[in-house]
Amino acid sequence: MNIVYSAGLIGFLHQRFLREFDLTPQQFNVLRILRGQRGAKIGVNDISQRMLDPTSNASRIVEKLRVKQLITREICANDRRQAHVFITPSGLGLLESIDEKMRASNDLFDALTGEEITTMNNLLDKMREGANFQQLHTERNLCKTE
Amino acid sequence: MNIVYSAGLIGFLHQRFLREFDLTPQQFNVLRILRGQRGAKIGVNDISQRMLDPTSNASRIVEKLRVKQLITREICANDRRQAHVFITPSGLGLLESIDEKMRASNDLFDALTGEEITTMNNLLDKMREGANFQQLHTERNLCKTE
DNA sequence: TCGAAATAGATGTAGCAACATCTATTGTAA
DNA sequence: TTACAATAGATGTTGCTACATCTATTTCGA
Repeated sequence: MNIVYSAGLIGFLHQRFLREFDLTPQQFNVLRILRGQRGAKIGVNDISQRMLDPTSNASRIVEKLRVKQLITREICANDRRQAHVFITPSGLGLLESIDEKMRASNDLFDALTGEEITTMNNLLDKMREGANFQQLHTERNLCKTE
Repeated sequence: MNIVYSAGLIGFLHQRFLREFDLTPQQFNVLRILRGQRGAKIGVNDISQRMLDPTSNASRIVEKLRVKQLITREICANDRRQAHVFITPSGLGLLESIDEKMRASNDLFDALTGEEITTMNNLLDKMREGANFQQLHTERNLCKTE
């Protein structure tokens, strides 16, 4: 249970942290996925499958970000079902300022030494890799943003 | 970011796991807080302050659990503002079957050795203790359920 | 005693997440 | 070609969360 509560705490702090930037964690996630594309085209479904919950609605998140002009969305000419999504300079700028604020204030990790953080990262990686993700309907690319 | 995404994954799996029991993570949290009381009386506000987001609405969660007959709720005779909340045998039974299912299937931790789990727990404790919780409006009892 | 402050909890509201379903377009085989 | 399946994404719906505000009761000081 310890890890579940810690996870809840981290998620809560993350959400509060992002509020200042008017982003939900999911919107932030999508923005980071798009930045990770480095200009390569990606469709809404591809985004969806890289998110935590692949059954969630990426298209509404994309629309929210588009209204904020953080991304653009272009109907693909070859296949008019598809829509390619790209991050805008404005979106990249927002991510950059978020990164900056994060570096300035990782409250949570001040308590840990660099070595401990490395250890934690390794354990988390091992845990995720070993986890049974059948229930997620996706085997790869989970949470990968770049 | 690794820990943020891991936290998201854990929260997601936790929520999916609890769905089978028709509980949200917050409802589960409240139930566990009540079990931890071992019969001692506790008010709605006390419950609220032990939850992750103390500004959240414990009273609605309590009401949901009451309708499911997992808890009872009595207006305090001495101070009619207060309502004391207790877990019912039915609620205890539900928690017990959840515990059982959890023991049977900790998918996430199968990948880690016992020693690694201990290490992770220690690191998480250290992290939480050192974290800056001013923003949480509460200093103690965070996430403590028993 | 009486009225303001404090306290306990309930409720109003907005937005988001999760799930299912729907439409539009494309692929494919008879 | 023409149905039918498959795919990409949009939308309907429900419930929960987060935040603010509201009511009821009690406390406390003038």
